[in-house]
Amino acid sequence: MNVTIYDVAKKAGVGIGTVSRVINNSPHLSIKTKLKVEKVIKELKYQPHAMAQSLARKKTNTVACIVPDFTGYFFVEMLCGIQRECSTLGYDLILYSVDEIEKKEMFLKRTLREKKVDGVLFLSLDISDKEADRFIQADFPIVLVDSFHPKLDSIMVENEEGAFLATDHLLQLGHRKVGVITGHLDSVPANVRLEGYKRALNHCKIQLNDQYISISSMNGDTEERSNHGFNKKAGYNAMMRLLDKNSDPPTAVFVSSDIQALGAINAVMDRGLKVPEDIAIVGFDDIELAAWVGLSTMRQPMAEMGSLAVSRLFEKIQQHHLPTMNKLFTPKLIVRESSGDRISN
Amino acid sequence: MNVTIYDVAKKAGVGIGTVSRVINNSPHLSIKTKLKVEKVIKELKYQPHAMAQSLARKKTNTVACIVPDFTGYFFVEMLCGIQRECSTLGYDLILYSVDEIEKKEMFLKRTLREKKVDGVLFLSLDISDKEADRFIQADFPIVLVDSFHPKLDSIMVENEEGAFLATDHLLQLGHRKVGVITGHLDSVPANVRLEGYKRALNHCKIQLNDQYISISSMNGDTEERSNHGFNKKAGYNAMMRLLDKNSDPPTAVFVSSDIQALGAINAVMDRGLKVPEDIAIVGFDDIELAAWVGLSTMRQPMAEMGSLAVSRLFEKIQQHHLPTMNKLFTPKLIVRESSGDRISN
DNA sequence: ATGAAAGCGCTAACAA
DNA sequence: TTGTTAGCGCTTTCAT
Repeated sequence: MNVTIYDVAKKAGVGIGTVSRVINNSPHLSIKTKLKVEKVIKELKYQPHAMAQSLARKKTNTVACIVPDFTGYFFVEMLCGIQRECSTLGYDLILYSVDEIEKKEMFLKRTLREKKVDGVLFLSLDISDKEADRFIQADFPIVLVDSFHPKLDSIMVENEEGAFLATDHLLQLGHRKVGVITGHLDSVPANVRLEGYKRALNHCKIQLNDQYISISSMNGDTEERSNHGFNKKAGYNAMMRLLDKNSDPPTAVFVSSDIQALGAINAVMDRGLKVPEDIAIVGFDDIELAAWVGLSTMRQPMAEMGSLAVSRLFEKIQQHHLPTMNKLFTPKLIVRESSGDRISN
Repeated sequence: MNVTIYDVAKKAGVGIGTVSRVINNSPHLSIKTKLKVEKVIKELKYQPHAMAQSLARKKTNTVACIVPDFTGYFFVEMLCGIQRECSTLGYDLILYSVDEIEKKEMFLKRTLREKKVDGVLFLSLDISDKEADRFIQADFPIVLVDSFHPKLDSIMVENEEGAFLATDHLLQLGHRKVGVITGHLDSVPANVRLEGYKRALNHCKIQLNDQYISISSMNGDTEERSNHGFNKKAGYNAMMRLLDKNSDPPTAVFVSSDIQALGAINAVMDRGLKVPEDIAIVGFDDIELAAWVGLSTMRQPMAEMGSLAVSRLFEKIQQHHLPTMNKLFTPKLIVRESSGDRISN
């Protein structure tokens, strides 16, 4: 079969322990044998068997990243940061995509017990107390990104403040009829961004109008329900509802994710209206597409969040029992065409 | 520590062999013991240790996917198909991103010998004869996507024909001064697409003009050189050269990837010109962004190619020594605004 | 049908 | 400094 540590040991005339020490850069080695063994390793093109190493070391050098439906550009950009950091830290990255919510728990359970990875990154997925406790009890490294649990490490943006700033931007432009589109309220960010919207209106002493609040439907098809309603189709339909069910529709809408905003823009155009003249729009995330379509939005440093998540996970793998950390990034308003620079009516 | 097969065996009052048989659905088992063991497994929340299984079975249930710089939307869409198919086949997906070309060989070598995965997907990366031979000799499953090697399985689109059709589309619109932008010529697709362009001109009896051929510079910075010049910056600069170095610049350009086309469009705009009025553009790939910016392009069924690659890899893992397969998809012309529906000058 | 035992290829503790 | 050996947790003969 394949060349093993025994082959190397035999050919080099040493014990397998010595070969192992060479592989692992053990300090206590005579330079002479070290060189000798290294030579044989080269000759035989020996490479340690990863699985055998993992089993013996109880360490896999691999981390898992669980994402909901990784079609989303939001995740792609985050994955860039994650991938890069994994690479520099010498970790392999296993990607799990959870299309059906039911699978989420299954993934978590497997990850936890199967011992295939040293740690888990959990993107934009809510974790129940029960699940969180399992990780804590097992002392298994996990860090949440764009999600939160009091007992676990997490990295996110200030969603409430971001939503506030986005809405406020619209208000500052003179809009008084400002609507909001957000994802399913069982998603923390969707919820919190809605709160930010409300606070902004409040701050300007504008009466809240329920008709101007459009939440992604949970009754749509699989596509529309995917990703807590943070998808194009949900955005489209949410905007349609805003437009059709109001005799006096909003002149501006804060959409709580860029991807929904793209759908919303399509809806506006399909109704023969214009962005920003008829409806001004501000999104959230600043995915790459946003720049292309001129979407004003709140920028999240996605790649940075991703790489921070990995390095934090790395720390936790190295030394367990760190105090739980909750890192918050502040989103930044990026003004483009979609919000308009003045109010038109 | 964790609950092992021994714990289950002891509690169930059977041998570990029996537990193993239960786990693996062995046929020769009395229904009675099977039930008994399964009950204990549930009680103890036992889950087989993935690494130990891999080691014993000589099978990891994991495949690797090596991509060049996975920032690209092209890869993202392909990865969607790959991820989905892996999921249905029960495989885990390890993602390697090769930012520096030198790393490519290292990855291949490691993958091959480390035995961490059962097979490899190789996206848009050329493989040398030497490397290919290694895989063949080791009888290690590999399939290339958007790349080709005579001795290995591969999945790609008809690049030459696609480029021909794209260029021909421009020609049909009446353009006579048609340029081309392509990636580094050491990349097979870049090369072949250039050939398609030439054939189209030939077919219309149009004299080839070297000034109208703009190949991504290999002297740029890291970003511009990344991904064989199939990136935005390279496209931008290539278009700039076309515009600035010709006293009589082309009125239409076939850009051999959408991502370059986006850069090219930016360049056109930065020169105060318009697409398609001044310069008509057709891209290649049909990444999601293309629809948003109204880019005419040749559609590659990326997700489909990805999922086919995985299922083929799966076949090869199951039964080795299959005859090498080379699947070709035909790209399809998608007409949007960027090509213009008539010539303006 | 089932238990015992020999690996799978490596690491790490223990001797020497 | 180095060799030996006992695991790591499982699969898979080989008996029974």
